[in-house]
Amino acid sequence: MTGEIESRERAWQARWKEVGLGKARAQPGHPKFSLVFAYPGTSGFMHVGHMRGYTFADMIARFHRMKGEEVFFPAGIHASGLPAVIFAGKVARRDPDTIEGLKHWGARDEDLPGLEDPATASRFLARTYWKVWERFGLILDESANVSTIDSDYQQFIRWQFLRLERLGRLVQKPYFAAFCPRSGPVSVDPSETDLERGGNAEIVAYTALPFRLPDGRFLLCATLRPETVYGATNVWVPTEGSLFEWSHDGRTYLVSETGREKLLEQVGGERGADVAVDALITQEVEAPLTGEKMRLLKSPLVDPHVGSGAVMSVPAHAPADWVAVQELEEPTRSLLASHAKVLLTLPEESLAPSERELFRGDGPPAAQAVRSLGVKGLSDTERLQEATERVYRAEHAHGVMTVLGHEGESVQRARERVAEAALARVGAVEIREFSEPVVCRCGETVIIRKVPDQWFLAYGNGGWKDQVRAHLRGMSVYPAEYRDELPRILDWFEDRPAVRRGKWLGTPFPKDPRWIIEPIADSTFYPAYYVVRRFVSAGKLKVEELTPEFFDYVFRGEGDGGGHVGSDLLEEVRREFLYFYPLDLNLGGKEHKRVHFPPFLYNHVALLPPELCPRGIFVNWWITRDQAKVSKKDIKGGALPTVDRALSDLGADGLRLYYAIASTSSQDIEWDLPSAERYAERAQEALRSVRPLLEGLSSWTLPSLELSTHVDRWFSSALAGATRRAREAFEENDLRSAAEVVYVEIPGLIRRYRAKGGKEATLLRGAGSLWVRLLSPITPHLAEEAASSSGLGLVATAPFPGPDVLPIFPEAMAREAMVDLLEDDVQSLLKAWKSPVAELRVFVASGWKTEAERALLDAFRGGTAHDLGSVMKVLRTHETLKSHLPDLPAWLKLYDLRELAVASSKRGPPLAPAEEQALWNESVPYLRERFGLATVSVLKEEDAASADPKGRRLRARPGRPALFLVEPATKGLLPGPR
RNA sequence: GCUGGCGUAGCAAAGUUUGGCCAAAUGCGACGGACUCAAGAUCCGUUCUCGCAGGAGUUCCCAGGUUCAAAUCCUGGCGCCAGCACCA
Repeated sequence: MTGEIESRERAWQARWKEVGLGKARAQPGHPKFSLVFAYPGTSGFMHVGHMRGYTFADMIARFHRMKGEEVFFPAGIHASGLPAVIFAGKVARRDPDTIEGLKHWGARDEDLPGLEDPATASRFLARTYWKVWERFGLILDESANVSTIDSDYQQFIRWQFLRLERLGRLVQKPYFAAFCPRSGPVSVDPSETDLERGGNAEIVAYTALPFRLPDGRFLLCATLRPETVYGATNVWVPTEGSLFEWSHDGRTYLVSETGREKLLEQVGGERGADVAVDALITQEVEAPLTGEKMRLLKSPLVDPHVGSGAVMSVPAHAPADWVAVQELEEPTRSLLASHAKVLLTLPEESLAPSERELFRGDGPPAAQAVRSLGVKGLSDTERLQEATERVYRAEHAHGVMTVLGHEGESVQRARERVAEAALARVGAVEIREFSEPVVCRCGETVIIRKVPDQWFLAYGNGGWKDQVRAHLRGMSVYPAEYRDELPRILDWFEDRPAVRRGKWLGTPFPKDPRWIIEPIADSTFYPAYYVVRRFVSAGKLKVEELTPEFFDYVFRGEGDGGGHVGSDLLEEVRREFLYFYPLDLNLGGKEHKRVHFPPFLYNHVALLPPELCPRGIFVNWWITRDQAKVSKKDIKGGALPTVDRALSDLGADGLRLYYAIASTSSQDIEWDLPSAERYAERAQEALRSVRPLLEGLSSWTLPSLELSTHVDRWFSSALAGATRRAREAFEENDLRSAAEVVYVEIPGLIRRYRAKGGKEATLLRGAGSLWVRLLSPITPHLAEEAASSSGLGLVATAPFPGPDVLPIFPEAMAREAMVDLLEDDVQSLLKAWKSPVAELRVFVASGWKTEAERALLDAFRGGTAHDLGSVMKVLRTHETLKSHLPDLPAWLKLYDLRELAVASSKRGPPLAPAEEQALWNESVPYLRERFGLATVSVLKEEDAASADPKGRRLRARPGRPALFLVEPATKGLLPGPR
């Protein structure tokens, strides 16, 4: 069966292509819908996880196409950056998985050497992506297909950056970058593409405080907690070796050798002589800011490779210092311990219970933590580290300073102020350091180097940011969580490096071609370029004609286009751009929330007027496996099925339905083959159910129908309602709700219609006509398949059913709801009733109850009634109810008055008893069938006394009849009317 | 660290913004039944506990609180997950 599905799907894909479904035409005046998905980087082969977002885009595109809009749905390839370089590297070393993948996609042995070239590998991968998209039924505009390493795209990027620079959106300032002394710039990230280890390292900035030696030189102590200088009791120096002179800004400092190298890279300055530690040890130093004198002491605590090679000792707040002091010999130990000065308080109420546990007993915080955790000594590194981290964190989060000059200040604030003061006034310097060792692939230790003239995109610029905020207010962002989050992301969005010097694919920076434009920066404004690319693909525009002047005119309407392109063509390109822009929707995975979408918005608002800026963003979550992100780089031996495998097992439609319905788009789906199979099966069921309904149809226009029976009227109304809800869900890009209506609710309605005896063929054909079109956006192949034997033509181009496709009969809906209610009542009776049932008697409420209920509702609506007493008072005055006064209290007990007070306004008037009786009579066959009852009788309350030995009939309310079940063996009790 | 998300019956997942018709939709699974030579599909029933009259009890991570009324609001706690840090 599966092979058959696959070949049919391919046939329909070919058909769509044949009729040019994807090719968008600019038709000024005609509504259009432009959308893109964040184009993929070329890092490896696609698997079913990636396809979720792409098929969502296609579903949305198909919906809009069926609504009659001109849909522009292009796609491209983001080849920039490192991924293709890495992939080519895998080819070069003949990585088995990579080679297997390549062979699978048709590479031959003789192609492999060529694929060692990143650009070639990237183009190869790009072709596989397009094939996969096609196999999932995406209808893309191929004429806009572009890769970011194509020369025309690079012309576009050059223009974009020149333009941004002229608009003042690029700024130059110093930057600290990871740098391998042998291999050059590297990127520090967990994928460790450049690295041997240390991918999770972050750059932390130490403040190195100068402690003055008697001879005027300074000992540099690097710290992350400069505010604790007020509690320093001594300075630790290495147990052996030397310190080294480093001169900068007129001062001479002593630091470790590696510390000096860092400072030379990051700050500048000059080397000087070296000094043995032993030659210094007898001297006292003067602490910065406080002026306190203190001793130098040797300690194994000092790692010359970290920081500056000396550290200040703050025993009150640093567990390691506290322990180190305890291990000193007397009398130094007691002396220093007694000087350990507590600098801050930790307000009890702000601490978490676990923190309160940590800080108890006597002594300064560090001593408390050391005791609580049972730190044995300096060699007990594990516990010591935990103590350090927890003290550090608690004090940072909750600490309030008590030191003179900083009283009442938060530790966070004090830290900033002290650091600033130290840098400005006493010659402190900043040292940047990785939080863990970072080692390059080449084996060299990666360092941090200052880049003095790095180019940034000035995303932190307040004015630019405000422009983005202002535009964002008018945009549609899905899901709502992201809409709310985006402004907060903008709050902290900062300037972003725009170029880099490294070995990766991308466009040279036009201001200085030694730099290559950073991959995220070259993928922000690209949806605009798709329009131009169509002309390049068609051979109408040449690469060299794509000058800055040309783009200025096409995108911004500025200047005359530079004269290289004929004015007719120039105008045509401009017209197409103005037709297809603004972009209506940009779709991307959740990983783009903070990386791609904000720059995408920034660059648009910088380059285009507001009316041409994007209108929508859609974020989708992932297909995951074992709670780990599954992405191209993670795929290892069948973590997820390959695309081919999944397609042949489930079919494209099966997968598409699974993507849409298994979870909301804003939630990850953990890949689960059995449930994917079930949805695939459900898709096939839909095909089997809808196909017979379409026989003989040759037009999408529904015939006008004479619907006289309730069941027909109800079915018509219910279908119309479902259609409306499906359409609204698609409108809101709520694919899961749409899928639920289309694949669960509608087949349920059809089944129920038949169970109720519905058989109006024209109406059923109408249902089929609606349903097959509703099926098309999510499962397009099977929709075509279903319609193929009718005379309807392609479903993909059929009009999407509007809100008024079928007549709605409110009273039929209301009646159906009443029957539902009765059905529920009967069911709950039968549930509690264990013996066999011969007959169900339905007692319709007397006419006076109808009157009474009307009066009751009026009273509540009018506010004259609110409790039992007032209700009685009101009802007593009614002429018609006079004769039933004694019955009123029992009747009122049937109602929940409190609820009526809330809901009275929503309730319609009750049905007249005769009408109600007719309705129940009509439902008799259904109820008999439904509950397997031999007899169902409908009786009026007032003349059923003899048929109601237990007095159940008194429970009857308008619209809610009383019920009585009769046992078969009950003899003598049945002199009833029937 | 910064920024988000999540915790609902066997599983998945609505409901939470706007408290009440919520024992809590829907789907799946499971069990029982009808149909069938049989399977699938379909249909019916059950799926927190109790109940031979339409009901009662105990539930929506935990503990408090607000309220006539809490899955929903507030406070605190526990647990899980994700994104980001020049990575596309």
